[in-house]
Amino acid sequence: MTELLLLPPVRPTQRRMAQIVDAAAAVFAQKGYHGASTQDIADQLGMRQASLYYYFGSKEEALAAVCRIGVEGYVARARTVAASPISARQKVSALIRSHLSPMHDRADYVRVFLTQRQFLPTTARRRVRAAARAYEAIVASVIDAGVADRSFRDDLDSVEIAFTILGACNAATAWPGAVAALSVERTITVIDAMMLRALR
Amino acid sequence: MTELLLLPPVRPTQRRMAQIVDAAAAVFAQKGYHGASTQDIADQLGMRQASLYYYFGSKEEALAAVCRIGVEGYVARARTVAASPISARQKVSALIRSHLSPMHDRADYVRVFLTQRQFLPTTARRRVRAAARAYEAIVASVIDAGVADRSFRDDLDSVEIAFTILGACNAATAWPGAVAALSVERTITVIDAMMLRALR
DNA sequence: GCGAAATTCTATAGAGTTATAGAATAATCG
DNA sequence: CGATTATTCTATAACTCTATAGAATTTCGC
Repeated sequence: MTELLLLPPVRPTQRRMAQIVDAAAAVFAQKGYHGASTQDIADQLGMRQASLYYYFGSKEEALAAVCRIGVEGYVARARTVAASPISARQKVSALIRSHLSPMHDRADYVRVFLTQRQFLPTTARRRVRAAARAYEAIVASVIDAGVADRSFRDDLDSVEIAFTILGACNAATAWPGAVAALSVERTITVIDAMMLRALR
Repeated sequence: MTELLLLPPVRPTQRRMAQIVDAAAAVFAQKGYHGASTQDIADQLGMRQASLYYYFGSKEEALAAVCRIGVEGYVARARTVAASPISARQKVSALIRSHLSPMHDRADYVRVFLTQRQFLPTTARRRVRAAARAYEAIVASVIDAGVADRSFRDDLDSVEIAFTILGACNAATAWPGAVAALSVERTITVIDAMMLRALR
């Protein structure tokens, strides 16, 4: 237990804020942004609807907070993988794992990001789109490198390949029971096995 | 032009109904079911919001109509493919094509079905889920047959393979510019090439 | 324990939404 | 043409939703 004392202190406000965002993520994931009311989020927390506005200036801000957490780390992890001294094949495996791992502990956040980000206010949406493009470009560049060194087939466009791999991963986030601890690992295994062979 | 006279007559009412459903599909695809108002649909048609209720008893009915068109034919086509006297490999190709072809002329309907069917009223939702299960089972059975005759690898679960293939296809329906006539054919080519190799 | 700050509450304004009722207009058919 | 039917319109009831204002309560440092 003592090692917990070494962690940076989490202030009560932050903890409560995290609970609020967590409830928003769960409700948005379940009902969609427009299908969910602030009342629904409050119900989940056992608090009054208006009290949420102590934490957020608007419902859109809550969506932005959920999406931020849902997407955070993806580009950075992809960059790290792309820059690491491993084979193209291993990079694709690492990218698939890095893409699906957050489903372990942030399934609702990821799902909301994937399906509701279109409802973000304009500037946030633009930022998110830019990040998505950068992310896709990193994956495509890994494919390109694999094509260049003859690890991968060269008869398909690398961007389309990247889209197909990421699409398969994203679709898997909606599989029934995809959250269950073992399922995520299993999903990674299946997609990895299929995509590596598809690239040959 | 004379051959048009041989087509079954489309009554004006049916034609207008089709326009209404078309507008609903476009608006639901763009804004999501809950994000779209009946006013949005009416605007698209240049008519008054209340006039829509001459065609539908409720907004949910309009969603049901869109989803019905979005999903219609899938199970039947899959059954036909599965029963046809071709190799398992060719069946997978045919299934991918049959799955993505409707994007040519019914992109909005398909997208609404894929992303908004969760908002259908209970009974319609149940029916749809049953159809989806049947559809997945058909695809999985084709995979199984291919495994049995050694066309396909046997180290992965056929249901998970089916999910991955269908997931990649469904994700492709959201690709930017996926509607453009040539893009659908191109998408089919890419996914077909990758999945057939993934199954080896 | 006490005062200040943090948090939640009650109450409600104001806007938007679905759906209904019945009138008005347009199309169709003998 | 005139009557019947089909279609759209105006007007509005009833409801839900977001967000604000300010009071009440809880928490916390001292």
